[in-house]
Amino acid sequence: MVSMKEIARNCGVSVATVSKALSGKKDISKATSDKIRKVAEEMGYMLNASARALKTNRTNNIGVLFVDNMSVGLAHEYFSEILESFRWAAEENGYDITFINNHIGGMSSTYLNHCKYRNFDGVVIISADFKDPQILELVDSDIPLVCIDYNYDNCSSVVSDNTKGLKQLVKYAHSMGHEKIAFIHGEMTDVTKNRLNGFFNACRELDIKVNDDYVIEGKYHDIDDSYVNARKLLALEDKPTCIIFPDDYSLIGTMSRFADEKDDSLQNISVIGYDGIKMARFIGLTTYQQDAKSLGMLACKRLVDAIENPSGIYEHSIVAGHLIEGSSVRKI
Amino acid sequence: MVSMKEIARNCGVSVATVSKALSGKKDISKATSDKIRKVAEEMGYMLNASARALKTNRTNNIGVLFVDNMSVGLAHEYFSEILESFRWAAEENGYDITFINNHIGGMSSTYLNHCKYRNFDGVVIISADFKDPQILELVDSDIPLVCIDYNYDNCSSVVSDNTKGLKQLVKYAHSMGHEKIAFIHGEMTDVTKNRLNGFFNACRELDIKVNDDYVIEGKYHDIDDSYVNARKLLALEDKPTCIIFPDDYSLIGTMSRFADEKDDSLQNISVIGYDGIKMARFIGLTTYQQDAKSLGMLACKRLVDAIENPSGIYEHSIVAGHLIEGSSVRKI
DNA sequence: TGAAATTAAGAAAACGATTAAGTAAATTTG
DNA sequence: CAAATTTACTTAATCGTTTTCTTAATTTCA
Repeated sequence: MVSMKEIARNCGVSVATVSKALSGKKDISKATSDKIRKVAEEMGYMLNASARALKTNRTNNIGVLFVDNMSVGLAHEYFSEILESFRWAAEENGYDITFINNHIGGMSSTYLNHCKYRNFDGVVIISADFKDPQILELVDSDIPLVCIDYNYDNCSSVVSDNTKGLKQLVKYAHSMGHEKIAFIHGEMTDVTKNRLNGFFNACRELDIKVNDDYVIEGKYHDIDDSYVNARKLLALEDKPTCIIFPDDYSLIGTMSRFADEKDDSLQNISVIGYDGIKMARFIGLTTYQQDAKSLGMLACKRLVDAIENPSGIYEHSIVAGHLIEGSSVRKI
Repeated sequence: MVSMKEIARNCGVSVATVSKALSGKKDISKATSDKIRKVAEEMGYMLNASARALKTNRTNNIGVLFVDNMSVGLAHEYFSEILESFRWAAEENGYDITFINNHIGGMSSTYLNHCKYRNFDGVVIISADFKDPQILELVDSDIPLVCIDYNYDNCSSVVSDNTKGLKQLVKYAHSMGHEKIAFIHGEMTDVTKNRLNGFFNACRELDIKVNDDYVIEGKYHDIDDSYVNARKLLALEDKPTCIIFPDDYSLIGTMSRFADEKDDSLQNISVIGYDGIKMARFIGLTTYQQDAKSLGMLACKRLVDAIENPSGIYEHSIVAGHLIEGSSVRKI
């Protein structure tokens, strides 16, 4: 690899001069600078990130903690869209992104150690188990950090407006004449709590009395689970006329399972998903589309800000989505 | 950040001794080594990757070039699954992965320069435009490299068995009584050429005479395009009885478009997808599932091998998938 | 017992960059 | 025209490791 030393030799100047010329410092004459740049180009020179990082203590690298509790990983449309837009924004801002894991050199370690090892300028946490002690340790460290869809007190966060989402869905269902609205919600996370808030708020506002049996704790992105819960709801004496599922994926999976069984009982009532994945549009599902793109971009903005202008101020941003009206909710 | 220097001071030994102790060299007494490890642990010490990389010229970091011509990026199920399994395998082998782009510090650059800058130990190319000059430049460099779904002479590759895929699909359609089989294939890439080979081979073997109008060049992952081409086929005087689409995604999109138009002409013939995405299973599509997981893992294996035991030998591996029999092909 | 071999540690250079401080020459200023 | 300032460099230290040589102490064995 050609280094500044060789360029310096080649140009008859010192390494310091080369460094300054290439990084555009002003105390170098135009002529020398041009010469150095030309020679560097000719020799195929490229800055060495490790050396620079060692000296400046800045890596221009952001660590991405992307853990999938449901082992779907990048195949999860919502999260992969967030990641994609984050990656794009990071690139624009001059940062690369590297996945964080808890292995170092093939040996088991911790997320925090991995971050120290790579010396990330900042970290973004997407789709993780926010109760994981290793994650708490990371959040408690002094690395600039942004969380997506989870609020901690000591870092910025960007979350999707789940309260509004459920509120709008319930209001929409109500506008279509539904009063018996069931909600299969996911595991009791922050996200879920907000959705429940939205659900109950909307019901209160609309004077819908909520049947206890209609609110069931299920799981996100788990077809088996959603299927079982849908069955439970359909077995009730006083069946709901509309069911809100944890997400589009589990809803579509459940629908297909019913179809396999040639059972049209689910088809005969109204269903609503969540996320707004592409397939939901294809099959005309009514759902709430989260603005994954904005979430990723805003998260990056916050993180870069925290890195470059540390202020100790944490911002918690809420990003609204929008309802997609399909044909899965009928007028009654 | 606590460094070896501080540990050395704390233990009353030299930095060299600390380095040797922590990296498990044998010329350190058990007692000293234990002491050093204990103190390092207590002080929250973690190795600095940049410093080590600078000295050893190894980063334990793999660059991933993941470009999406169709701007779906990580949301493309097939590629994101490959990436996910690659990432997992890399982690197991002690490598991190960082996305390659052609920006450095926010300024436009080239893929190769980015790799030099980050000094990746190796590079994997997934889902890229393999004719892109910047990619050719990268492939021609002396960085250990593996390509997925594309063969170059000067690097190893791991490709999905597209020939077999199409062969099996045609044979299956034939076994269901179809003779008029159309094939909307994607852009003329290596992948497509292999699929065409498989298609024509199977037709020859089965004595199916291929109607020229039945083989149409379309685009991957492009619903508009597939829709238009499906329309073309259905408008033929001598319509095909079965259409093989470029991929599941574009097929499902096309189906939904027909459904929107309340047009059942596509439903009345047989259709086949490609990829084996989850949604295809849900809706009972007949398709060919590529073994994305194996592709990713094998690619990682090849790359790690090329990095750690450079032999100058390039391997081209072909990974078979399997047919998923849904209900979208009828017996006639 | 004493020379050779082994063990355990340290000293120092190096990797490739950045940057504060210094210096000599050129230029400006009053 | 001498003093002050500016320009254009260079020197040298440093970031945190790794690694090659040394050296001193200890062990081995003839």
